[in-house]
Amino acid sequence: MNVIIVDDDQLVSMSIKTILEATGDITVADIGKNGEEAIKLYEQYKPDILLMDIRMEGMTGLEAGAKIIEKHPDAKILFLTTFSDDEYIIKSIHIGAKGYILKQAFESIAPAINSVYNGQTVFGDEIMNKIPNLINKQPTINFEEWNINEKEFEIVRLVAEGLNNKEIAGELYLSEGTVRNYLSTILEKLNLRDRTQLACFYYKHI
Amino acid sequence: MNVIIVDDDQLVSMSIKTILEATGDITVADIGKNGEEAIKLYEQYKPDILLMDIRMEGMTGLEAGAKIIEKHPDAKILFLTTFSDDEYIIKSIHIGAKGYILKQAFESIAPAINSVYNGQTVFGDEIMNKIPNLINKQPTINFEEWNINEKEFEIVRLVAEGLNNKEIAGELYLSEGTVRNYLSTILEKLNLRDRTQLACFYYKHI
DNA sequence: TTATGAAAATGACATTTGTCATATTTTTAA
DNA sequence: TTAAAAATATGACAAATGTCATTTTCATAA
Repeated sequence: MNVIIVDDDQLVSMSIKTILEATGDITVADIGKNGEEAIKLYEQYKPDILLMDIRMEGMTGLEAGAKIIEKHPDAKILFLTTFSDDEYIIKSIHIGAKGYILKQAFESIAPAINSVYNGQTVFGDEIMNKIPNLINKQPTINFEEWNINEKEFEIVRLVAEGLNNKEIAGELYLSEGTVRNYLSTILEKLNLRDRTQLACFYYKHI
Repeated sequence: MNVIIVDDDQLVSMSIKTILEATGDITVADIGKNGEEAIKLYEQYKPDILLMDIRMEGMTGLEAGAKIIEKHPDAKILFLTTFSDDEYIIKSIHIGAKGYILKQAFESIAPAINSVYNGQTVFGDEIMNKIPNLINKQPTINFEEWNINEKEFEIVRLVAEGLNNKEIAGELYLSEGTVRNYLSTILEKLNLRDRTQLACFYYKHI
């Protein structure tokens, strides 16, 4: 399997090259040190995988990656970086990179390359831990976990939509007083003080 | 490396077992065929990796996975499934699974296991292509966009933490009345009715 | 049928909330 | 320094909220 490494720190590229070639089935075809070179080398070698740093002088890895994938939609680009910035993560997913792992995780680079080579996408754990926050949460939640029943949960949902008691009552064909009682019970169960805390709780736990 | 396979189709489990053991460095400690067994076998063997189907009779893989991870937060669970439903993907990410790949991708199972073993998280390409749609817009909070200033935003933030006016006042060294006035202005500016709607707005727009 | 319990409602009450008009204080500019 | 502005505060008020004790309603198991 042919790999190109692009990193503006020569030392890093060389270390990785050594690690990869020690595995036996990975060949490092060449090494680049910025985005422009990444594009040039990709065209030249058409490597199985392009291993690239995100932050580099001149053209960044993200920009170069976007250009390469635009021209070669099946290019397999694996970002190797020091930082786990939300923004980078999202962008790399968007341009269609095959992974995003931290340089610190030395031993996991070779396995990651293998996975990518086999059609998988790979993320380091530190990266993965951030993804839930970036995801649009579905209204398929486990209200049983909170020891509240379905009806109560329905009220929680409406509170988290910003409805007041009267509106909730209208929505659920209950009296306003009943809604208040329900809410009182819910707050008690979840150990919260008021509907605002309930809304916050909802969005934090969904 | 020890692996447990759980799938309600014996044929699938056996095929996978064969594939994995052919690699030489993976041992399949045991095989289960539903969620309950997954839990039992995990307790019994504490495998390096648990490879499990999502859809199964009785307890689903997701439920079992959630239970296992709850008890053993560092459990490495890799879901192996036939379907790439958005809901499954999101849930599996949420419960902290280490991956989600399609059964069809036979050859990539072993590399995926290796990646997971090395601390990575792995997703099949079909899965990955869906993720951009699930991601929220900006992770950057732009309060200028809402025409509120920094101080006002600070109050919004505290409301969204569930503090009441008195607490916010204490936090910002203001009088309670002042906080109320600020809040009144904020609600006016954002065209909202009350603090609960403000909290909802916050979480929806962050 | 009755009785039993859950679901829904009521009324009373203290607090909190949001609004507004109007001070007071502090900062800034001239 | 003074004048204008902003930031902060006050007090009053109506509405909404949360709590609680007590009913009323209603389905259904016995």
